Amino acid sequence: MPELPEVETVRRMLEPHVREQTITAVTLREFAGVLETTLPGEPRSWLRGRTITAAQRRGKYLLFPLDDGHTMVVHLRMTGRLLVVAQDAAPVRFEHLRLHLGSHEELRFADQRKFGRVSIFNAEEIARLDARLGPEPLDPATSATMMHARLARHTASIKAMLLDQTVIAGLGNIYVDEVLWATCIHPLTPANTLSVSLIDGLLDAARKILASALANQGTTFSSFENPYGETGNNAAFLKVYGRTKSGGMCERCGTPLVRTVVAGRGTTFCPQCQVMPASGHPT
DNA sequence: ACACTGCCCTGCGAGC
DNA sequence: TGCTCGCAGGGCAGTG
Repeated sequence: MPELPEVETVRRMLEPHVREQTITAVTLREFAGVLETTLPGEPRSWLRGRTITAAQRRGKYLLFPLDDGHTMVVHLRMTGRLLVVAQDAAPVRFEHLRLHLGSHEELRFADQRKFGRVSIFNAEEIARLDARLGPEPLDPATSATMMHARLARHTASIKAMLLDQTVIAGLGNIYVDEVLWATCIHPLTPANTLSVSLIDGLLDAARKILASALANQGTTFSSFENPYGETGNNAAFLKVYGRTKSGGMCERCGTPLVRTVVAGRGTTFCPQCQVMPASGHPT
């Protein structure tokens, strides 16, 4: 499941291959519906002949601004992959889209589960997306005070709120569980009962966990691959996610980890050290 | 406005 | 051994 560290890993590796490259041809393969736009006409026509000017990231979205003011937006969802390969390399499995570049390399989008999308947005749609998404956890301007204010009107669980991309952008199921374990916060804690200092600790833990995962080039749990088809190295460092199957124990207290469902997602936590804050009242 | 559920999709592992 | 079934989850539509 590509989350912020995985998407940023893809962006960094892709950037030197796509920046200032002209898309000379566009080929749709297994699932043509992968490429979509609200712009009129054939979606491919908005890419053909355009030059990619940069590779950016916002939350879990990859943004490739084009020289005509539009932006190619890629979301990998669960199993999407963006690959850089030599021209005319053998097709990869579940390959849906090929962009032929002036460099004679190809940018390919593959996705086993067809959840991922490649969209062409105009400037207004990009502005709307940016406005809808919450702040970036790694942006120094994102503060505990700001997050406290955002969470103040939400009675839903802190886990649901951290997964909500309009609250904070870039966290997914793996890193939310890791952050909550690191800060000893129970995933079902109502978001509006967390004090500023607890949220400060939460933000701090999120930054450390995301930065460390990024240094390890992301977590490969099932299918994540970088643009060169390599897996990430961060899975070995996870403290809770995916660790119940092997009878995982909490590294802090030795208690067996518990698996439940919170916010409709598989959730792993330590029942001993992840507790609701004692204060228990909205602040 | 907010909270919550179900849907999309398919490889894989559990269970019989 | 071979089959079926249910799980995995990001984002969004629909409901209350």
